[in-house]
Amino acid sequence: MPELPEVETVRRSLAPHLVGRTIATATLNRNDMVAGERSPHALLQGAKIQRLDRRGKQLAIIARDGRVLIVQLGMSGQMLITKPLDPLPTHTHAVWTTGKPATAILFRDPRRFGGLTTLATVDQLSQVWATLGPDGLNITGDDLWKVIHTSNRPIKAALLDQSVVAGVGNIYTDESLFGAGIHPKANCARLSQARIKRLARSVVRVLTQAVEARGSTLRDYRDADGQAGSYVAMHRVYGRASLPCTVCGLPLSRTVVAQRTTVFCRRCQKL
DNA sequence: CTGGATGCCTGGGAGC
DNA sequence: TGCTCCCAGGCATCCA
Repeated sequence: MPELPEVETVRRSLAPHLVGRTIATATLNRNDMVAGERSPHALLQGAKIQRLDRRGKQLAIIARDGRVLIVQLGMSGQMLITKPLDPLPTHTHAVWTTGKPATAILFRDPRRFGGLTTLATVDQLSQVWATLGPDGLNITGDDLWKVIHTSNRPIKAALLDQSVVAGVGNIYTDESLFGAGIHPKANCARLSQARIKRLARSVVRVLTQAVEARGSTLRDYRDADGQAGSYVAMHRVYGRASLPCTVCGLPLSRTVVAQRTTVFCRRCQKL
């Protein structure tokens, strides 16, 4: 579900409900959704929230005293604002409440590919995020070239690797490669530095526009206020197999790269 | 070390 | 209506 634009939209929609507020209660319905300490305290009970940060697809809720909760939405995860007495939707794994105005924040994730990680210090967050590549909104051609120009993987596999670029998933990989005119199976090491620079610019452009559109809602994705994103209407390849290419009119091709469904234009994205 | 394949989960849609 | 099969936005882990 959520790639960088969706997680950024969740961050922005969640922040007004949390920043500056104190968590009154933190309750966990499933232990196996949490890595690290699982006490209410570790889950931010009693904490005053200072800010919400994001790196790639990871969202961090950071308390004044340094406690951190990392939220990963996986494929079907949601952070939802409700009222404390509203019935809980199915697959709600954790609930936080704040007072004035009384608010409940839910973490639900039907497929359970997502999860929460508790950390005691912001320093630990830096260590976790040091394993990720540069955030997709800031990736530069030099960054990208440095880490992939010796790799023998198909370029799509490299873009999906969170240690190369943080935040790009299956939708935005295909959209970025189309924007740069690069075939998803192109071998990294055979791409010129100029084409890799062009690809980095395409990644930034696609992600920026998708954030402006509040992300792509294929089916489940909603921001914290339950609002859908509208970027699907701007997809040029993802979900458009066999429909005409928006540039040349040729029916778009479907293939599999890195075990993921891949859509591209075989005329605009030559090997 | 690298890169490829597998498995974890639920739910929706297609086809019969 | 109901069954089976296939597919889905991610990622850790295992293997060659």
